[in-house]
Amino acid sequence: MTSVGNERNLTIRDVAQRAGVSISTVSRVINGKKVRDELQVNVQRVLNELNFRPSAVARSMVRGRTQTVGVLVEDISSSYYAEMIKGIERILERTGHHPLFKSSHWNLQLEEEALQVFLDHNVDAIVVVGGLISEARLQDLAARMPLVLVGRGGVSVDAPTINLDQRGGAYAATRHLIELGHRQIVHIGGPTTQEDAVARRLGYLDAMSDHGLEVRPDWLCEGDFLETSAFRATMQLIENSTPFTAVFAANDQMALGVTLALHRKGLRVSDDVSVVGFDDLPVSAYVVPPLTTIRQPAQQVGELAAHAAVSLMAGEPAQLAPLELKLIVRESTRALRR
Amino acid sequence: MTSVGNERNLTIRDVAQRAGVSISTVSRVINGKKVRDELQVNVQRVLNELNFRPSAVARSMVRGRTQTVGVLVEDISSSYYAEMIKGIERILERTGHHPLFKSSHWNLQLEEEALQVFLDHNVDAIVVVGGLISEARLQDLAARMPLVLVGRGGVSVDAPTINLDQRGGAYAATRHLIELGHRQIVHIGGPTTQEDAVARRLGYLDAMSDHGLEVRPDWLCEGDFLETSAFRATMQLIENSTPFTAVFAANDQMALGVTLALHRKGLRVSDDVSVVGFDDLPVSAYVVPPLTTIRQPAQQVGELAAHAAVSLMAGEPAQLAPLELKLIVRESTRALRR
DNA sequence: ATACAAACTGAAAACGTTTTTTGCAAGTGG
DNA sequence: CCACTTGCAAAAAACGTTTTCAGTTTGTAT
Repeated sequence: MTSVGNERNLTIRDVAQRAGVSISTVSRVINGKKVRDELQVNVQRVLNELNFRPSAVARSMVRGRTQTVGVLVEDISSSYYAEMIKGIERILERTGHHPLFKSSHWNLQLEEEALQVFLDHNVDAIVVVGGLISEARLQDLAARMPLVLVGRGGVSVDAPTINLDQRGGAYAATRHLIELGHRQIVHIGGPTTQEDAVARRLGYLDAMSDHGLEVRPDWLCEGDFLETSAFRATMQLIENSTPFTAVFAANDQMALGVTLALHRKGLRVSDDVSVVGFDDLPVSAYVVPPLTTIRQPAQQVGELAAHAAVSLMAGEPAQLAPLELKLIVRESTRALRR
Repeated sequence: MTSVGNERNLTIRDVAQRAGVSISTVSRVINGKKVRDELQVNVQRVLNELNFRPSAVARSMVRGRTQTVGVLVEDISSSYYAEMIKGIERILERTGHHPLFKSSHWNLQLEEEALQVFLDHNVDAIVVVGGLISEARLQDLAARMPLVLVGRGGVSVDAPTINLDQRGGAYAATRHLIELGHRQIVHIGGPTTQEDAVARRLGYLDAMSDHGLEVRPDWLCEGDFLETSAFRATMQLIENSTPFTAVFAANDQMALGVTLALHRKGLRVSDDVSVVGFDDLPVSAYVVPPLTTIRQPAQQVGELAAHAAVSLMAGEPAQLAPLELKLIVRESTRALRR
């Protein structure tokens, strides 16, 4: 039985000795460069026997590249980012790169530290998803190494940027409700510090005003993208007897909060109040009733970002296929009964 | 305005030159070792001016340690693992270690490759969560470096292992239903290749037999831990007119699938059929009706695993506080009306 | 056979640190 | 005043590779 893995920190030198050649030759065999056939097979045999694997660290040292890509997101464990990460994993796996994930938890300092870690570890490229890092800092970074930006709509940084039309998506969500006959539509938004959240609110306002609908101030609520905040906001709304027949929540998690609040107050989703979310989390198709929402192709975003990073690392320009948001109509919305 | 980050691949040598000292002295200052005060401040000044940060790669090379921990899970983007990862992140962040996450997607070969990557990159410790890797291989690994196992109930490997009593949890879930008066209880299990899935099924069977209840063969369904499989199974059950008043699903995702199927068939959860899940995902408290489930303290598991890894790296024995599963009663279960 | 190119191998340098060793100056005890 | 520590900084070795450079062998054409 051959034990798997390098026995105990073998080096290329051990291999060389055992094969009776120089370390250069071993290196060449490992890297598939031309070597006399006889030596080639001999060294290869020893390589297999010892189950030798060259140290990635030493390699990185001399090559100046590490085959790693730093990926900075707000929160690895949040469904939306998790989906994106899946896409990134899938692509990088193929190209032999290794993603290094860090969460910044909506905290600028943590974000900066994570970037520093990436730099210290000499990653070959960085993918920044959202976040609070300043434009100047990003520009600085982009000038020095491959950088891909995701969901940073406004910035004018010299780096490939992947953006989805959040405002348009929100517009479509709101219009859907309007077309169903709703006039009294509440919007529960995300934190105004987040770009996406404000874009979605703008989309909501656009749609309302385009259709000649007045927006009552108390229809504009601010949440934090988590269920509880939307739950509370909705409870308030009902307790204040604010009139509304539909809710557009800025993400699916908050839409769930809304749904639960309605349930608690004895109202039924879609029969009494229509609800639209945003994101299309994997779970959204399975809640009761299945949630009408705007699908963000999170995995594809991740794949696209990874592809862009790979291109950049290869010295090629990144080409970005445009990605679309799409309204997914399920059962949480229905025509207003009158 | 000082630009952030190393200008362009500065080395310790540049610092030394600019400060008029040897590189050894710079190294000592960086590492906080004793140096004449005058030099210390001088070097420190240059260090700040240049915004110098030593190369982690070079450091790893010579120190033989990388400050990284390999973490192998089935699927980063699956809620349960994502929660665990959050716990791991939190702890390792404090100790200055960096987690390197890999997903194996329930595939032995990918799993082996991920381990190989960890080894190649010379991680200081490895955390293996679940998975199919053979016991022998794990033992091999444990002998060579700090290894922490999570959710590998059966193995007798010389490494700290964190396990939750899956069988007991399933027993509690089932007993809860029985105590509510249910007699006809369906179990939708996970894939039998997974340890946790079989343990949960055993717990269900234990509880049934302990209470003198016969289990009809068609009450034992096998799913794949995803919503759809449970949805299909439940639809089948109803279409076959299999009698049941309650369902114990082996995880929350499948419980959602069950719920949706019931909804589709015009049955209402808790009024007509009680449903219990397993995991207590963040979302489970917010679905309608909120799901009764067995809480797995995923974040705590992650924290515990990380702590264990840190101890091991420090050469100390890991101490494992036992973690408990807990029945969380919400609104998806209620006493059988008769 | 001889000169020269081609093909390949081994020695050595390099990557950027930390750590060990060496060297020097100042301090201390007799 | 000498021998001997002590304290500290510089020089050098080491980490495990890849790559450059020089040297050796082999082959080929004259």
